[in-house]
Amino acid sequence: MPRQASELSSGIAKQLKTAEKLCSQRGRRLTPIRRKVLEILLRQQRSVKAYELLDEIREFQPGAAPPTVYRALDFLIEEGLIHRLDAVNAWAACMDAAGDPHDILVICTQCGAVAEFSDPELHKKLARKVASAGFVLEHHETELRALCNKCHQQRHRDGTEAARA
Amino acid sequence: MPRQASELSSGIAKQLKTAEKLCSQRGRRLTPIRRKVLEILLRQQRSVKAYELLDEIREFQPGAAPPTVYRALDFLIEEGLIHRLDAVNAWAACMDAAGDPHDILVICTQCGAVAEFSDPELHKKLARKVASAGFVLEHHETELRALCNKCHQQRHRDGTEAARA
DNA sequence: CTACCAGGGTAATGTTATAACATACGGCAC
DNA sequence: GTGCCGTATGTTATAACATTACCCTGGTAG
Repeated sequence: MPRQASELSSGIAKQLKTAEKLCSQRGRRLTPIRRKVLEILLRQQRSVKAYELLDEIREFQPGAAPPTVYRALDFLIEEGLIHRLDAVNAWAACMDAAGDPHDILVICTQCGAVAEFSDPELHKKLARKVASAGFVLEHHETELRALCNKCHQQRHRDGTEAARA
Repeated sequence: MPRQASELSSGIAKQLKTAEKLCSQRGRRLTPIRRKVLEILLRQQRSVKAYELLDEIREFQPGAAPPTVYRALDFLIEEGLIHRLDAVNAWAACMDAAGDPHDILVICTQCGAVAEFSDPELHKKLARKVASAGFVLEHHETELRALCNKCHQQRHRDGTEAARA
């Protein structure tokens, strides 16, 4: 276990405990594979691609194949423990699985960082907009593609460098 | 040419003409392949998958391969003539390429129907939300996954039928 | 003329996701 | 304990979506 991460690790331990409690309350099993996938996502604190996850769980479970990962991800989605990010074809832990459901997710398309929000007011505005077009919003988080400040500054630097060159 | 579609077809003819004008103004060429891909998307009036497009243009250009389609799509995106819908991995014509840029797209995840909006007010609200998380919104349409009324009603029917069974 | 370059053909490969079938394992009725 | 059942996982193959790399052609600027 990384030594500098005591605070972080205990946070993850707590989140895993919460996840286990939520599952058992619902009569569902957080098996070792499912738990491991959730743990990786909690540790990364960003969105991760399915095949990256596959590489990581193979260190723990050498026989793992694509369905191993996808089945675990499907389970975790059903339990509301992770988000599936359609906008970037990736997956991220829900950092607050026991709290209110999130309705807006902001994703850095560069580094995968994710911010989660509950904003019923804004969500309602979006739903009305959708309704005005004769549609019904899916029960699904609204995903916003963005750049985190770090990646944004980096891109700006690269841009000015490119312009100078 | 379908006989019932005279009004529609003339609309498409007009849109193609506009597209050609926009391209030539910018010194870019709307080649036959690019034009055909745009025409298919204009006709469908919904989001279409890349390999569906590939099947369709093969009737017109039997040698077409995946890069044929993707190159045409990239060109049309650069010219603002179509939208790339990350939320469903598909592509749709912009029905108003000469007008204001759209900032919100609503997509039926069932049938692919698309509605396009310009709503600077709502867009600004989203941008502020994103900024409050320390992110910068990408210059990119915000995509909202939804069901059109038709698909929504159909799903509801299916649901009640399943419940009866 | 020739050197360039945009557009496109072709093959191979990378990436994401699922189908289909086989096996393991725990709980429970008997 | 034995047999059965349901859940979870293993295994193989493939579908579906997207990109890379390389080359060829025809038009045109110098």
